[in-house]
Amino acid sequence: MIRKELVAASAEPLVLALLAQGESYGYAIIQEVKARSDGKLQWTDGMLYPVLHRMEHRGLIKSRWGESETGRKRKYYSLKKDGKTAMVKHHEQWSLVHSVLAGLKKEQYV
Amino acid sequence: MIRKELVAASAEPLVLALLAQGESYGYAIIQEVKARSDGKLQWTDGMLYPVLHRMEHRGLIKSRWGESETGRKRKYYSLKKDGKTAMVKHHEQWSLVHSVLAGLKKEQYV
DNA sequence: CACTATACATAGCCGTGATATGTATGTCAA
DNA sequence: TTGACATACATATCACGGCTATGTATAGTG
Repeated sequence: MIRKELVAASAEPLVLALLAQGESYGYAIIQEVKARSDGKLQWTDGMLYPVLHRMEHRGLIKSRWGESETGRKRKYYSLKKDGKTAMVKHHEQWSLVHSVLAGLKKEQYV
Repeated sequence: MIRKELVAASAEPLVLALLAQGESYGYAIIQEVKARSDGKLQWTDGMLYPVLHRMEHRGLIKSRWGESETGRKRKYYSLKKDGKTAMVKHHEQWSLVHSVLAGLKKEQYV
């Protein structure tokens, strides 16, 4: 299981990056993240839906109600302009921290 | 300023990686992190000391009181065996999330 | 007809950074 | 001498966010 803090730090960047590929909905996002992480990132719906609501409230993403092929209701989310900006900033910050960590790790073998 | 969640996710991994280079103390760790991140990661003492106390309580690191060249008291921290194990696990988790994010980012340009 | 997967939502608990505050000492310039 | 600043550690309060549990509803399957 991935640490809570790491989940918190990666949730918004991952959602933004996923939605940058095209609109999606809660349940599918959970499955997609699980698949892309080889089953290591197992998000719960109780965690993701508040994340989506917050991001929509902050204007990063927008939603529309739609229906699946079977007639089931789905809430589709898609990126807004501010979301794309946020995605870039998240990536910059993530890269920075990653480089510091990677640099330290590399020095361990010198 | 780096997002709070990212700070939380990277604090323990960074402290462990730094102490893997040799023992250090609170104030120096703050300076070192700031220097290695080009001033982007500006940890506060009110954040770091509780982190160190928690890690010591959990048996990841140990401390000893020492003195600087000028006679000022310092609390030096060093890695314990469990800390090295935790460092490896942190790195694995971090790498996993990073690869998922990097994979998504790469696809944006395909 | 029961079970599982799909699909969304929220309430309460707990951990953690941010901020503010407190204590203490060494250095350096006015 | 005095004031400012850096060094050095510590903790209390607050706000935020994931985790867990719970609730509602429907489609597909054995």
